[in-house]
Formats: sequence, structure tokens, C-alpha cells
Amino acid sequence: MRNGADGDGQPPLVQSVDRALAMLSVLADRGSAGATDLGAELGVHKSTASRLLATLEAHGLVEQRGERGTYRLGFGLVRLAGASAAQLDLSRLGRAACERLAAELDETVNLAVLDGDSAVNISQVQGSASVGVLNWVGRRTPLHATSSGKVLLAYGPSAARAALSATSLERYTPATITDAALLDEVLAGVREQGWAATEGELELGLNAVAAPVCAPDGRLVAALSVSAPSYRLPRDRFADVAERLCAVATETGRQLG
Amino acid sequence: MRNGADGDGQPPLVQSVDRALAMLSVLADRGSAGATDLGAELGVHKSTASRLLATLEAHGLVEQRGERGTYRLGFGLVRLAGASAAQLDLSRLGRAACERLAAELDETVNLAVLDGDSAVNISQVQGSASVGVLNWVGRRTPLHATSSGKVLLAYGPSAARAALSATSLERYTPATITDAALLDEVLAGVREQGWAATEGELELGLNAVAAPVCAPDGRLVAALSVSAPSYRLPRDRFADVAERLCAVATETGRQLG
DNA sequence: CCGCACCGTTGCGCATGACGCAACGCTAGC
DNA sequence: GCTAGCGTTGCGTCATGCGCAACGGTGCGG
Repeated sequence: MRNGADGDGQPPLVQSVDRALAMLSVLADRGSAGATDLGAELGVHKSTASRLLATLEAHGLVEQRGERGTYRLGFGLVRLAGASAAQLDLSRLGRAACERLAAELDETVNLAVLDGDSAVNISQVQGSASVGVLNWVGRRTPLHATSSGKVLLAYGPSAARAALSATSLERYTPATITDAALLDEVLAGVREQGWAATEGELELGLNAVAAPVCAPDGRLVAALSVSAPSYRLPRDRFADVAERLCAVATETGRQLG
Repeated sequence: MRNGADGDGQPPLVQSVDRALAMLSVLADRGSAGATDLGAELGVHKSTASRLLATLEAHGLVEQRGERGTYRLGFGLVRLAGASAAQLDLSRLGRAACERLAAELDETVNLAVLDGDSAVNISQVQGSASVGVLNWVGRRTPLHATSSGKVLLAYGPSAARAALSATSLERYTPATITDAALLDEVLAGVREQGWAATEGELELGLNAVAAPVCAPDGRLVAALSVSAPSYRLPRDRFADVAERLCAVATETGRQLG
């Protein structure tokens, strides 16, 4: 173990543990993958990947299809998550907020958190319409093209904004914001009005409004959003929906300790 | 790394990863603990415990209270668990026909059967778009207002048609057929062209096309349908989609014993 | 049928990274 | 004030993580 905190203040990590945990993130993104692919993704030999996976599997954090098949995340994660105090706090309160808003607005409500360069949806409650937004729980979405992402950028750590400015913004539809300067303007507007919206920027026909959930000390914790087909959530509804979102988000944040 | 599966057939584990993951289990049981306690629990020195915890924390699987306080399970577990649960849901969906069509057409595909006075959806596979048709598996839908229902009426037992004619047809939207004579005409047209469609008859903005799955002896078994928001499945696409539906439905029916 | 490519697993031995020791600074309790 | 205990961090040793190579299995194409 050759130590020394590297330049950016990161404490020294146990490399083999770091690699094993990185595999979990890859599987969360990909759904499933083989040992050889996972090894390539991490820059390690497939035999190393196989051994790390065997250890993760022994603890139930991954499962393998068949004797020699691909790996996916395992149910042991759900058990561990169930035991976590953090889950009890934000997930319970977040779920209650989602359920309340979905009942009021009869549309899909999501709670998302910032994870690196993505918004990750951790809770979702759907309205009663058949044409709606499909299950996004666990899915990573691009920050610049989603209402949750804009909120997470506007209220979250400046490092996330800086990191995004240093990359080119991917286009998903003709409406996607791909100019960094324009995105900065939009984010300034988000901070001013207290909520964010998207109109067909991630996917044609999909609109959404989001508000920040902040802890009592002012830190951003999550983004609460309502999303729907654009014909049910047109621009002229945004302000009304945002008002409800902000009220529930503020109250949810107040209850977080 | 000295290998050799030990006596009980367990593959060799990467020791440091094993230790780190064991810490997660201890925290799940205990709620929170310090590095010294966790080290004692695992039989390792507290400095080793501290480094393993730092690595788990870098991945969000544990969180520390304050600068030098106790550790507890972290929010990263909730994110990973969410991804895991979503995958388990997806793995339950669909027959071969539903999967094949959804892959081809990239829309929601359902298989429904006739049950008394309703169409009951028994399988569903969704396309990749976020704005789509939510999970209908197990849900009963009205025969006269859904494409599956029209197929089940047109090709199914005449008793179902008679029973429906004896009741008043409920209106769901302005487009719903509520006149029994008109419905009879529509069903005759369905039998003639071999497929059925609905345009906003159950829900505004929801269109669908369906074809019959018949056993080799000609009996109606089920209805195979594709549904989507109307802007993605407008009337001028119905015939093309129906052609694919009928081909897959016919082949599926042929395979039924 | 065969050969080939690719997969995940496993044995092996090397060298590097995980480990324990020791020291440090901080906090809480007396 | 002092003491005890905490988590963190530098250091050097050696044990364990690593990549190489081989194996057996599977799928594909000729």
C-alpha cells in the first residue's frame, strides 16, 4: 500500500476494494455484464474481475446468471439499503412527498439525487393515466437535459457545473441545450425563480418541472420533479405545478435532520 | 493471494474486499459504529478499518458523522438497490412475442385474454421511450374501448358480444363508441381486415392496434396489441403496425399446442 | 463433423499494495 | 489541567492481489 493523499485531497483508497465497488456502479448503469467486459471497463485482467465478482457474490451484492453467465446487481443490496438510516430518512420522506404530489397532480413524481455527472432517480410514484412516464428508479439521467438535473446543477456543488462546462453537452432532441453559456443563463434563472423545467429536451413529448429539496443547513439533498407527456404538462401549467412542488419540497427538506 | 478453495467449496475471496463488505453487514446490524469497533469486530487493526471505510465512503456506501465520528450505511446503497429492483422487474416481463415486437417497433406490446366482460392483460413489454404506456399486467380493460377488446369481441364467442349489447356502453372519452349498432359495424370491419385499432377511446392521447392470436383449430386465444401515445402511433401508421402484429400473432398462434 | 473465437474459472509465482505499528491531533470526561 | 480514547496518517515489511497461462465449455460458421 503506497499511500500519500493525491493532489485533490482524496484519502488513499484500498485499490482492490475501490475496484470491486466500481464494478457495482458499472452494473447499475449497464444492467448486466460479463467478467471480461467488467475487467476491460476497470482496466484489470478478467481473472481479477472474476475474483472480485466472486467476493461481491459471496456477500449477495451481485448475482450471476447460470454457472458461467453474466453478472448483475444482487438482492443483498436491497437488504442493505433497507437497513440504512439514510434510506429511512430521505427515502421515506421522499416517498411520502412523491405520493402526496402524485395524488394531487395525478402525474408522475420523481425524487432524484446528484451522483457524479448524473441525476439518479431514487423514488417514483405514478399518476393514474396510462400514457405517462415509465419507471426511472435507479436510472441515471443527464443533468443538462432534465428538470431534476437543472435543479441539481443550479443548487448543488459548483464542481458539478464546472465539470459539465468542461465537456460538450450531448444533444438528445432539437430542444436540448448544448451551449454551456446558455445553460449557465438557464441555471441562473432557475436559482432566481426557485424551480426548473424542461420541454422536450431529453425526449420529444416529455416535459417536466423540478424543485430543490434542501436540508435545514441549506445543503441541496435532492430534486423533486413532476413529469408528463407535453400535451398534459404544457408550458402554461409549469408555474402552478412548480408552486406545489416548491411547497412540498420545502416541507420535506425541513423534516430532514 | 494464497488461493485454494477451502473445505466448504467457497471460491477464494479477495480478502480486503471481503473485509470491507463484512463491514457493511455489521453496520446493517448495528446502525452505526466507529472505526475501532469495526476493526475489532473483523479482527483487523483500526487503521485498516479506517482505510477500508474511507474506500466505502468514497463510493457512498457508508457515511461518517462529522470529521472524525462514527460511520453508518450511506446513500449510495439506496441508489444501487434502486437499480437492482428495477432490473428484477424487467426480468419478469414478457413472452417471446411481446419481446420480439417491442424490439422491432420500440413501443409497448401487450398480450390480453378475454375474461367475462373484460380484456385482462397477462403480459407486457415496453419500448425504450420514457413517455409510454404504463404497466397494465393484471389490469382489466373494457372490451368496447380497447383494441385488444375489439379483437376479443370480433373473434371470440358470440356470447360476449351479446352480453355487451345488453348493457349500455360506458363512455371514457368523447371518442368512445357507445352505440351498440356502431360497435357491431366496427367489429365486422375488424373481422374483415384482420385487426383492430382505437384512437383515444379509452384515454385521450392513447392509441393502439391489436391482432388476434388463434390456436391451430381457429379458436381465439388472446389479443396481441401495440399501444403508444397518439403522436407516436397516429392513424397513418396503423396498417404498417398491424401487418407486423398479424404476422407475429399468426406465428405465435401456430406454435400454440 | 471440425476449427475457431470467446467466455469464466483456476493454478501459479512475483511484486506491489494491504497491512499493523507507531505517532499525531482532537475530543470528551474527570 | 491530565488522561483515555478516538480516527487519521506515515512508514516499511511481507502476504496477498495481481496478471499470465491454461483449461473446459459454448456458440458460430464452414
